[in-house]
Amino acid sequence: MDLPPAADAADPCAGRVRDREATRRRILASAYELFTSEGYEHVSSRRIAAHAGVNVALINRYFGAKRGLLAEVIAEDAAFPAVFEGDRATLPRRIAEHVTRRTLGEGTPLQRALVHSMGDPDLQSVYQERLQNAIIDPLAACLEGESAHARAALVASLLLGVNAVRRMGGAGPLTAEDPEALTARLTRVIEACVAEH
Amino acid sequence: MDLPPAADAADPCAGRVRDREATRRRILASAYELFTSEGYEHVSSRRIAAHAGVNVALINRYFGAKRGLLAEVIAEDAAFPAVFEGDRATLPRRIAEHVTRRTLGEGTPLQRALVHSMGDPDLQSVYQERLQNAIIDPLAACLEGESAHARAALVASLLLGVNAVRRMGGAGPLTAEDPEALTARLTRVIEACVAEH
DNA sequence: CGGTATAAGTAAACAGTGTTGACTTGTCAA
DNA sequence: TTGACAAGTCAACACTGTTTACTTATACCG
Repeated sequence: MDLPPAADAADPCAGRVRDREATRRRILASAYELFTSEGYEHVSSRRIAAHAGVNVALINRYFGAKRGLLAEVIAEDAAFPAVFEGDRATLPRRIAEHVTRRTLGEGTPLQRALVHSMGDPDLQSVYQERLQNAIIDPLAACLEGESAHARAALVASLLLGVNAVRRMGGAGPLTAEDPEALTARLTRVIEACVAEH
Repeated sequence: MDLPPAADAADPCAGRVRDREATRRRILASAYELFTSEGYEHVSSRRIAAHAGVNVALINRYFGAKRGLLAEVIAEDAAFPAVFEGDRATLPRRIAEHVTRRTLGEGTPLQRALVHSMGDPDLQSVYQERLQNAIIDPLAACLEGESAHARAALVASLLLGVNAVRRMGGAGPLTAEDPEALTARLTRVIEACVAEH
């Protein structure tokens, strides 16, 4: 667990050239790897720096603070899967399948990181923006009628909640059910979330 | 914000009698007040001790660790409101009203603390137990048919998610909607969660 | 080519955290 | 009155994120 640096991209040649962008990327890559595998608040700045083979102070130089590093890691991640694109009629079903896959499987590394450190007030703005851009806004764009954003936010809540419950270890009941039955139920729940009337 | 101790129950008489239980309660009361108003990880052990007019080391003596203190605070809190008791037919509506009240209002102090520090792996077991005992189990007891626990867990996810989204600042869209419309929609969503077929 | 401005990188310190072990001191029973 | 044992204290430990002043390498320009 605490093997020395082991830096992934640390070229053996001790004398590295000074390359701002390369260093930035190195830090970012290490942060991604560590945040997603162990969670934001259980990975220290110094560990990220060591893993990247870089001085601690550079994290703050390049990213302002540790929080900024997470923000960038999140921003780098691809947008929410393209479940929103496609036929409106089957949208709830597609989202439900996505959730089931996530609930039963591992989820993307980033989602793990998100739930790991959800609730940290420092990160509130980071997550808020991400939630809006990656889920609520694109989903609302798919919906017609009034209060599309409210309906989309409801779906986002469900996604987040299921993820959180799973992460908190309360997923036993959820995973116990037959996957297909769970998907079917989720589809109806999501339909209720986005229904127009 | 950082007035000195101000200890609520700190009797002026300097020489306090040594009373294990009283000291424990004092710590617990301070922890409750601070955790619920500022969140678990933003209140330090030393601050709790100072607020209680007590030595820091006593926290660990009496509660093992800071985490144990939170566990006790949570356990002390009354069970989830009695929304689960009553007519099965109106259960979804009652839950929905409860959520709306919470979403628009402040929520109980404890709920604030819960979301504040949700996701902290240290606290996983604490929250998991609480989730099971306070929401999933009692709700499942109200439901008939198969996989009652899975259906209850789904409702719990929704509750948690809505709370989390609100706490993350993404509640704008949710609160924008007419409260009554939101409650009605939530009722239908929860009905879909707990539906038997 | 040599010198220098500027940026990249470094080291050490700061104030804070949770936690621990050895210590003192009050209280109550013999 | 005197022990014993619990309650309470203190100072230290190993960490955390962050900042400051510093050194050093690079690239440009005369």
